[in-house]
Amino acid sequence: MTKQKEISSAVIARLPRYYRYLGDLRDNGVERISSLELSRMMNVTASQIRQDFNHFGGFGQQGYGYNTEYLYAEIGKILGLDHKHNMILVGAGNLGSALIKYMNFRNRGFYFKAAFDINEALYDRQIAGIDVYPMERMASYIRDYSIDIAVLTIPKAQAVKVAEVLSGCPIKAIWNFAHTDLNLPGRIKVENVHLSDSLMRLSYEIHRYEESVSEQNSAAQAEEN
Amino acid sequence: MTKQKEISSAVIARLPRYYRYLGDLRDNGVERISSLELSRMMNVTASQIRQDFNHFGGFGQQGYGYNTEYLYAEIGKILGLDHKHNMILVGAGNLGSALIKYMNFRNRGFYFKAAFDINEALYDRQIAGIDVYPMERMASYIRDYSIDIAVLTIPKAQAVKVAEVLSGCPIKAIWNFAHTDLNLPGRIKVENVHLSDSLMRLSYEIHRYEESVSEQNSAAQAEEN
DNA sequence: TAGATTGTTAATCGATTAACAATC
DNA sequence: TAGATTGTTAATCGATTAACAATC
Repeated sequence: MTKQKEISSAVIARLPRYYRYLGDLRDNGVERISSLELSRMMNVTASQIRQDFNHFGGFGQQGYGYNTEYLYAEIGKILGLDHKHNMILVGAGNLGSALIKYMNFRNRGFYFKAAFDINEALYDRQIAGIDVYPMERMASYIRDYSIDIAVLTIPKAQAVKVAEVLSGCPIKAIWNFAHTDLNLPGRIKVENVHLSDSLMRLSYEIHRYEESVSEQNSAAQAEEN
Repeated sequence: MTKQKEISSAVIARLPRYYRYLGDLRDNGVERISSLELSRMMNVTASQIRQDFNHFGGFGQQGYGYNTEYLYAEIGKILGLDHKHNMILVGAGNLGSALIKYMNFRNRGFYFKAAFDINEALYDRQIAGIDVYPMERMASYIRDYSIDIAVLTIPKAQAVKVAEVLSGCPIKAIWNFAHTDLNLPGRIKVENVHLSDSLMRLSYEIHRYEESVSEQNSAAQAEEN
């Protein structure tokens, strides 16, 4: 009974960043790296790095450190990057089109196979070689072409309806750019990219900073009196 | 000495979601809401909701709950949404253009004032009414038009150089879509949107799920023998 | 007043950091 | 072997949840 010991999402969230740094190191011909060196580069503790990696079984060697190439490959496997993924775009607007044209996903094995939209004007066009079909064909397309991931770049009103259709499809995950929460059966994983939430967090930081500055100023002023 | 008691980023990260739910409630004419009702809608604990709000001083009333309109406005203020923000786009490619065309930011008071790119072909065009200028003009533009936020949608190689230029500009924050970490003086806040990191996390979830399913299957098979 | 629900303190849980024995 | 650095356990820190007195 190899009960999966449920790795915390905080750990998973850090993996892509490790992967990026290790890829860069490898590209620069660095063969080995210690948790201490990596910790300095990444601005985290060496302890955290070792703890994180040990969730998946040790990848290092005492007295040596980690082999860059090997560790890079292993983290890639943990992230499922040794598999190819078929994706569809749902909503062929500006953001969706930009995602299709962004070739870095393809380089990592994530392939857009088709796009779907309610706008008829798009059906005779292609986006970077990808055909655009009517929404009605989505469900059957998913079945016929074994699609893993649906990328939702549609307004929130439509997103809820589309999510309902997708609940009944043999899809594995939804990458959700619509500004709403989707509720789907547990077998369908959802990752949200809420751009306006991100912008609001930045806005908070801007004003929090200003507050602390003006506080310092008034404190300094009080000092003077 | 009103020492700012440094609110944890976990709390801040949740604020935009509260804001969204409260906006929806308000739009639906709901006047009041209790932490318990809201907790059920949002799938979090009522305790967390009350703790979160109390970091900023209580917004509710015993025996009544929270006034939807008021709480919505207060969270907006905490997030700095009562201020207007001037933004520039750095990198007028597909993703950048899509962001300019996405009008929801404007509705929240975030205005794109100009775009900058190294591609000369873009200088005589506009993107949704926004002019595109040569990169060299960026620094002076920031000064002249009191820009708050630079939105970076450029390849990682360029991003590091641009970040260096921006370190010397009176900018308050960077919204970074480039797939690299930027290091900047503390006065400039950075919020990263690493799309490929997000996609990798989704990929992890897909395969983690499949593993646990195949484990169940082999467990069931073992049972049969 | 009685009922409801907050604001807040205390208890629990989980994640991060520190420390060090194991071992290459 | 001696030195380095991991893997891992224990200590600390912080965040979440539970509980309940305050109060509308």
